[in-house]
Amino acid sequence: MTIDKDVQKKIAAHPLFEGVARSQLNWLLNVGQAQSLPKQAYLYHRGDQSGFLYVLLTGHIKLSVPAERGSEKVLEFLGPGDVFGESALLPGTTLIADAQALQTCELLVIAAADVMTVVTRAPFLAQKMLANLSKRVQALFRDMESVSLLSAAQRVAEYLLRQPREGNQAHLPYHKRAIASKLGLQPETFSRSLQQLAADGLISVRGAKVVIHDADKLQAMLA
Amino acid sequence: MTIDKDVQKKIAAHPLFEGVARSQLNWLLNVGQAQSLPKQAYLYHRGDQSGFLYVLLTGHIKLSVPAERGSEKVLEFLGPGDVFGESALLPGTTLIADAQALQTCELLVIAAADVMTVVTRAPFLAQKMLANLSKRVQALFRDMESVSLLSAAQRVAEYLLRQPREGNQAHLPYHKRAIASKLGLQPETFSRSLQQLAADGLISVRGAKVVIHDADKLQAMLA
DNA sequence: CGAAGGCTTGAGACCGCTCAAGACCCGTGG
DNA sequence: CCACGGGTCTTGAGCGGTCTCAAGCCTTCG
Repeated sequence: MTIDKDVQKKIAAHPLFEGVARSQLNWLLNVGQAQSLPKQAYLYHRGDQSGFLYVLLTGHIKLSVPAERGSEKVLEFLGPGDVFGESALLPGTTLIADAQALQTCELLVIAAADVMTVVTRAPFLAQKMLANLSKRVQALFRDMESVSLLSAAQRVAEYLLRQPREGNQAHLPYHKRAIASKLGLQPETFSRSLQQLAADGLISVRGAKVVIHDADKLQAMLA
Repeated sequence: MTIDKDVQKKIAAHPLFEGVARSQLNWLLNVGQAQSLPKQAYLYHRGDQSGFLYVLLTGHIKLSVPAERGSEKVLEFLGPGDVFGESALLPGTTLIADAQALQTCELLVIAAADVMTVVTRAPFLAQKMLANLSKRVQALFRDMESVSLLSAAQRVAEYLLRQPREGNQAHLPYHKRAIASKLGLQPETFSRSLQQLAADGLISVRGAKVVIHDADKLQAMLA
């Protein structure tokens, strides 16, 4: 199994592999496979046995678990550079979540059996993986903390403050329903919290555009 | 900085390093340091800059964040073999939780600057670290799922089913207050949930001893 | 025996959830 | 260009599970 020439180039040019020796990179391209995933498609489902470790090169992916009545709980949004499918590293376990592409995605796929080899032959990638998994643990810690300690409005405020802003305007990157779920809220509660913050003069909402009028007060809400 | 002879032996004999070549092990013992942590002591605090990665050899550690009124939110209980202090791998970040020893603990300490070297020289450990971090991500996923989707009694039932049993008796390994916090509950609610399960005839509680009368019905509660 | 800490029990309040309906947004096709 | 339709989001009303506050109990340890 080899990878298309142009896809190889795309991978080699990827920021994730900046400063990596060409020899290591070439070797990695032989071991790994590239995979493209169209918008809305599922990469895997909860309960599958994967056997593969994934590195997300482009696009965004949503990890979630099904809940009652066709609903779902969003566990994590993944972006470029994130490493996932970690069950592959744990013998005897199955995947714990669904992985769905939010946009068209490019992935690097590594067979579980090759992971040990990758660690020895491409330690740079091993270290990136360690750093990335650490980042994810930290993010999950933050989430647990928010869900347990903050009110609905506080969680929304915290989320808004974490979004990238152009000027004082932020853009909600996913459906409100999905963001609400990630924050551990019902869509109705998320909506009401946004209205609340708007009524207090801290923000203005129009669709997915949110204008942050007073970031300091938003921040102060979290105390 | 070297390590006591007997501590070296203890580390070498540790299950975590089973099947590791003596040369790698010796090298590791030069890079890493052993640290002992008495019961109740804090290894670090939220906000500290650590610069160290820790491998827990013996004992249990509690990761938590302070909450209002001298209370705290327990994020994770760690046991032997767990790797933590992961902020060390992420430049520019500080530790996100407090780490407190629940019993006397033995740790292997690795300076962040040496991690890359460890990955190249002791890939076995790098792989264990990857696997362990993956396990932690999975555990956090499960926790998020429970907190978001399950009622208080369901969370307690799930927790009880996960505890090791001798016969049909389980033992709550930490203070009920701490377990409650880990489950995202107030101590009062945890207590009431246990009473509820007892009233339904599924368990009996006496102090930290819990007898599971009907594991199947407990399991069925989670649907 | 007394004190301290952890746990339990009770009563009441509140936040977020549920259910239901209506409004908005946007792509599609006439 | 406009009307339509599906999906998404908002708004309203009422309910209920969990939290809060407060007191009492039990165990442990000095």
